[in-house]
Amino acid sequence: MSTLKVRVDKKKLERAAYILKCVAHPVRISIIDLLEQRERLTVSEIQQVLEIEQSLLSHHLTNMRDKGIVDTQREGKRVYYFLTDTTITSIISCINGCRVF
Amino acid sequence: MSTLKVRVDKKKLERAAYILKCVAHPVRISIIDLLEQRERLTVSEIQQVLEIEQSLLSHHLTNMRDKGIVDTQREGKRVYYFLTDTTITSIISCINGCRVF
DNA sequence: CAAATACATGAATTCATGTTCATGTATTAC
DNA sequence: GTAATACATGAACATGAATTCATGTATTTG
Repeated sequence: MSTLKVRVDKKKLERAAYILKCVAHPVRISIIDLLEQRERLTVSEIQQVLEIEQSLLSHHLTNMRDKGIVDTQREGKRVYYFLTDTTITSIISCINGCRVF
Repeated sequence: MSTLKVRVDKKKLERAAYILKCVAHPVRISIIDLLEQRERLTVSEIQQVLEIEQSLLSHHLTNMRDKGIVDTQREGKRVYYFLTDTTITSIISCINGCRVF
């Protein structure tokens, strides 16, 4: 019987949980899905698709930005959001692939 | 400009968020990782590896079971836990693959 | 410079989650 | 049957997350 142990180190586990917790919300999953389709989007563009309050959306985006999932670039009065690492969209494949979801 | 919309339906989004929220915890990610290595494990076996309180572990396991991530089979006084859908381990690949994590 | 547009922030509220501790139940061993 | 082992449960507490509302800031436009 070979020894059993967690193969992900503690720091990475905590980071992973931290990021996953952020992803684990319908609005934020939707944002990731939209940014997979469009490269970058303004707050208003996302708002039009999701049909939620501007302030609520802003909170969600700030949240994702704080965690490094998205980043921003301002252009005039608009702020564009984009995925910092597009491989995070593999989570959506995961969701579409696993029966449990 | 083609129309932009969320490609995951609302029900699935909510289900996905619900499951991800459960996965998004260091202890529970660890449990998934262990069950990827071993097929099935008793509570005590998991407890020895994770070094957390029996009761806390039991709460986490019950949580995961309620969400359909794991299931159990009793054998005498031991209860074996196993993954209901091993493809959920692809989330761990995801974690190991994405820079953001 | 005043108004409008686009977005951010912060406080307040509500609700959900994580953890501990004490106790309960099932099964086996003596 | 009593004790020990293996696990579950529930209440209590602490913490954190989601949402709303009111207000603030940056940029452009007239």
